[in-house]
Amino acid sequence: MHTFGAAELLLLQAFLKDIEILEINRFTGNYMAVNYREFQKLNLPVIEQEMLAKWSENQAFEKSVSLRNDAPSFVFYEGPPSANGMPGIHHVISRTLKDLVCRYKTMRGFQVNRKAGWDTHGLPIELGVEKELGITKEDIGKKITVEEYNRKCREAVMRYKDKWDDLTKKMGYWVDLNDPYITFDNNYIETLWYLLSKLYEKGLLYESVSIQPYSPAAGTGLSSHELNQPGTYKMVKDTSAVVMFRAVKDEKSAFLFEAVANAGRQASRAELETGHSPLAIDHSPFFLAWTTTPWTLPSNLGLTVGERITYVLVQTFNPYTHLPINVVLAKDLLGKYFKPEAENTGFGEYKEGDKVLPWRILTEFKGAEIEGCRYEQLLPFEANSPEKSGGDPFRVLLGDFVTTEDGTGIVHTAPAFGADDYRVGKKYNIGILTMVDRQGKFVDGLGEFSNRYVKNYKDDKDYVDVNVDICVKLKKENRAFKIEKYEHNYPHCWRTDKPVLYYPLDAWFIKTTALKDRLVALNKTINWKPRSTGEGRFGNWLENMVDWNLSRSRFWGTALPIWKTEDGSEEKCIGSVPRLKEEAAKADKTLGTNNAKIMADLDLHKPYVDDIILVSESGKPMKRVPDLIDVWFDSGAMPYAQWGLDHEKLKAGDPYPFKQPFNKNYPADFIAEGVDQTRGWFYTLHAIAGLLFDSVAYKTCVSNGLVLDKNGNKMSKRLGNVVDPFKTIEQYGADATRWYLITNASPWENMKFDLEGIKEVQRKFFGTLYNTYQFFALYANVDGFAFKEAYIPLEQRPEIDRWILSSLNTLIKKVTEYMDDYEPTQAGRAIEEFMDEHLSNWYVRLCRRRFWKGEYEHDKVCAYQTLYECLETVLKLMAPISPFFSDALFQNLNAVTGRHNTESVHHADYPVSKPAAIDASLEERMQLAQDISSLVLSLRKTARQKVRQPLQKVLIPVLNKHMKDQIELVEDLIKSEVNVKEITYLTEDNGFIKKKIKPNYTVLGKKLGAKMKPVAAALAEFSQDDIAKLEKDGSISLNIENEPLILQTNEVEITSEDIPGWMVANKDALTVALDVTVTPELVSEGNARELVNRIQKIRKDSGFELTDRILVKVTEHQELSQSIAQFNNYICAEILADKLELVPEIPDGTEIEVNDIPLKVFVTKKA
RNA sequence: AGAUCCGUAGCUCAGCCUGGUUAGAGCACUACACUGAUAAUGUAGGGGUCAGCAGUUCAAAUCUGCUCGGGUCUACCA
Repeated sequence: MHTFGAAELLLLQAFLKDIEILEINRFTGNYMAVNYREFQKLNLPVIEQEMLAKWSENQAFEKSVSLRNDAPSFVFYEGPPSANGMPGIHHVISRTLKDLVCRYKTMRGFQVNRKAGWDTHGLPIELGVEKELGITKEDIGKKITVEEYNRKCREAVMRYKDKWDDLTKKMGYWVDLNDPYITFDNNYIETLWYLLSKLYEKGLLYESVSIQPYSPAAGTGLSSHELNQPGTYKMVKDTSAVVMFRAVKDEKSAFLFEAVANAGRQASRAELETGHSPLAIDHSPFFLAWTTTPWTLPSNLGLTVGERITYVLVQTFNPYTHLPINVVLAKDLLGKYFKPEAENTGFGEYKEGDKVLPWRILTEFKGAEIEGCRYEQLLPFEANSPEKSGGDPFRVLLGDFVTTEDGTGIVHTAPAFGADDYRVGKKYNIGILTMVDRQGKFVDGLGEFSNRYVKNYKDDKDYVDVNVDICVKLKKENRAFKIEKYEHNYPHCWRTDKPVLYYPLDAWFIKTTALKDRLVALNKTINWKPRSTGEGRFGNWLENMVDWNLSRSRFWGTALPIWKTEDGSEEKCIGSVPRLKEEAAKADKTLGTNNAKIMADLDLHKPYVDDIILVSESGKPMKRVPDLIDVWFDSGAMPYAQWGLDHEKLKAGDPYPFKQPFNKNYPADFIAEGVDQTRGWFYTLHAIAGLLFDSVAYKTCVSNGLVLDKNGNKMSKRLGNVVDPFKTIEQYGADATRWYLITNASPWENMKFDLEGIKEVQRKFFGTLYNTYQFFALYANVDGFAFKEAYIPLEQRPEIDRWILSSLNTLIKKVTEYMDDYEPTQAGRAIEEFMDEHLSNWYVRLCRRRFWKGEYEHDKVCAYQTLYECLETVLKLMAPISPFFSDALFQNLNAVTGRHNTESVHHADYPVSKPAAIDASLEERMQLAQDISSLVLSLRKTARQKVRQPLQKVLIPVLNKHMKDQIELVEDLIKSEVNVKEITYLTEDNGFIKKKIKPNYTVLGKKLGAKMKPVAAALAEFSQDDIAKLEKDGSISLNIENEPLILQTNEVEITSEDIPGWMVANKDALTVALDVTVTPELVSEGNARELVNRIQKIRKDSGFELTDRILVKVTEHQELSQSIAQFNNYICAEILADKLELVPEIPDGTEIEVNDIPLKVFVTKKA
């Protein structure tokens, strides 16, 4: 079947509409139309379909780039989405933002390359495949080979690519989908390897341990994503223990021992006699620490306290051994262990079996004061001797994670089994002890606990909880203060249902902290929108940066290119495919491996890369470390990897060995994504660029907020409040959707998405634009206006034309500034305001007659040229935000006039504001005219005088000459707009006006300060004479609180308030009074106008053409005959009548009413 | 737990940086008008303890602090 091209369509439409096509546009090669296309009704989706067809036929996007081949480039990076999920409406906002900036910069004369990209690795893809196949991670390598599994992943990755492409197209997002970068591509991965090898060479890539959730039953680490599965956190009852760590006496702890000794000296006789003295048996202070995992106690190496937390040393008894003891804990937590009424009592009487423990505070101090105190190891065995820890353990440390919500305010710290513990332990170098193996049981050399499982991982019926046994031992040894069952929420492995351990696992890190200061400094050069994201969220993140843990134990992702010998003594980091080939061949030669087979059809994924064996310098075989890397490295490396590695440059030692056009495309001028990417893509881009190239990756970063539903809830499938972007665009059009998303709120604010809002935009903005265009097209087609006449200089145009063009140029200036500042919301709102307030509701409304009255001569041409220029300019201004409708109308205009040498508005240059066209004074007086008109209309309303009834005069008090001059210049406009015969100006000297005075607070406030109030009161008392005197002399003297004070005129504001005896209205300093007296003369004229209106209606109802001449007969009526006779010429001119006759009787005329007078009219078209 | 953004009319948002005396606009609602742009437009009306509390100041929606509510991010989640 034949499909029509755009030009053909245009031709066809023209035929259908009986429009003749005359010539071919000398620029575009398209047929030029004689008439502007008129629409039947506004249907944005249909127009968008047409535009899409046209764009694709003319390769409009490609041309928008290639036309700027010699232009400077504006660099944009596309953040890669993952195509394994459906796109949502929130994607539309960030993509609109990206698109409009790129389109804008293109129109501003830059070349903007836009390479699309796909994020293809990562856990969501693995999980999707597992769900689809009904398998779990455990089955990989058993029920399914890694090879098959990864093939499935590769297939699944692009599952919704078609949908994404479709949305991209339909929403009008111009990005190059034909040549995207794909993160699973070998060339892409190779570049990642290169970057990793560079980090390795710089010593910024290292292996260490990290504490991760680990499932001993499944023998695997868990991601926090897995930990966030529903049902993993369960309430369980565990044996918790508050245990006692015995302080060692040294300089730091001396004050504690001293406090105990002091108490001993003051002990009562009873205490001494019962052996309950604080000095009895063991007088050492003990640190109390709480744990819900007693199995971690053999691995304890530190005690962490809060620097600013207040601690107390308390004398009391051990509830199990009943021995007198002295313990340290947080003051806030005393209530958990001691009863208030037992304080300072009963020490002498305490005996075994007493429920209530006597207690007294011996001293009080801050956590900071016990930093560095040493204590004895709680459970010393052969396996956990201090030397084995590799550090200097058993000290009191400071940590900011300590709270006084639970426990004792002193945290038992086992670096192996907690992320916080590990971090603080590392800071103080207390070493690490891992007394539990990967099966979840204690190691050898722990006495009676050796080889016992710390939880029941083997479903042993006879399992005895080792935690309980540890507690029993501690009780016996006077080292337990409180043992109880404690119910808490604890994570479980979602596969085995067994409790998770936090366990130290080997991992590879990027040493981002090494260059933290540089990264912080570079960040300060980035233009963040909004500023707070960069300074606050991102800045803080950089300040508190930790090293980047790259390792992931997964299957589908970028492999870490590091090979190690079995003993770990030698390793190699491979930075390119040629290097890998070289090394692989070497191994084949020396070790007799069969790498060649794998290399022949190389895939840099598992399992293939894992099968490659390399050879070390000393001739030992090396295997790849099994880790994959964090997918965020994939996307953060896109500035380089999107182009790939250039082997020639690499050989030549180029510091940027990437394929062209890398050099022209680094760093980015602009990126934009959701604010959730702050710690994601924004960070990884920044980190890689900073670490490897000492550069920013992007100069401007716009972060957009979330799209919520109309009630402010997050959109989720579960709630069923997800907005389908396809349906939205289909129903309301991409333009209206885009315009709504951009103008409703600043992009970085969360937006409540409401379809009603799109409807409003459609009606209000696009409807007005459409009406204005239709209005223009209607008359321009009648008059044959095609901008053939020379451009009429501004000074030869009427005031109102100069005004709208001045406003237009002011608008261009504003919009350009906003767009340059990445404030599209402000730009869009400014365009809306111009379109509505200025162009449609003032210029067009006031100028309507100019388009349909009179001959085609100077004034009419002025009107056409002016309106045309306004329309054309607005279309260009709005084109980046709503690309379809603007282009459609632009092309319709250009098809007739051929003013632009471009096929599309998107190939045109953005308008440039002409300062010479801007006349601030003119804009000011037109604002006055609008305000005055509005006030008069308001008065008419109150006086019940309709606008068609002419009135005699308006009074306007003028405060100064400037104001009078300004209003006089727009007097005619006001008079015709409000249908009033004359304007009279009242000046101060005719004493007609009542004036009002009030302080100019801004000026006076600074001068007077506290005296403001009495002065304001004094001014309120001013008489008209006082005000007059002040105005005449320029100053006046007051007596305020018995002190003289001189006021200048510039320190007060004087406005006219009232005109006694007149009907007045105010707005700011403007006051207007209306004479509402209706004389017989005025009534007569009003009648004539009313009659015109009725006959116009008849013309319209009869379906006459605009230009048809008519003949009119009207029945005689005594009250009206006078009017009709007097205004006969006027009436005929208005209604295009050749003749208006008064006749006694019309048998079959139309019945009408003119100001309540019934009449019959007979209208016929002149043959 | 920390960080950050937001809270103004029934709804969507201005105003806040740079404090100034009646806190605005659009939508919606009601009434009236206008009508050769008409699925448009004008005028009028009701509608607000500017989230709350405290402080600074002659003066606070605006500056400061705290609290409450909502969102997001981070704690190896893509």
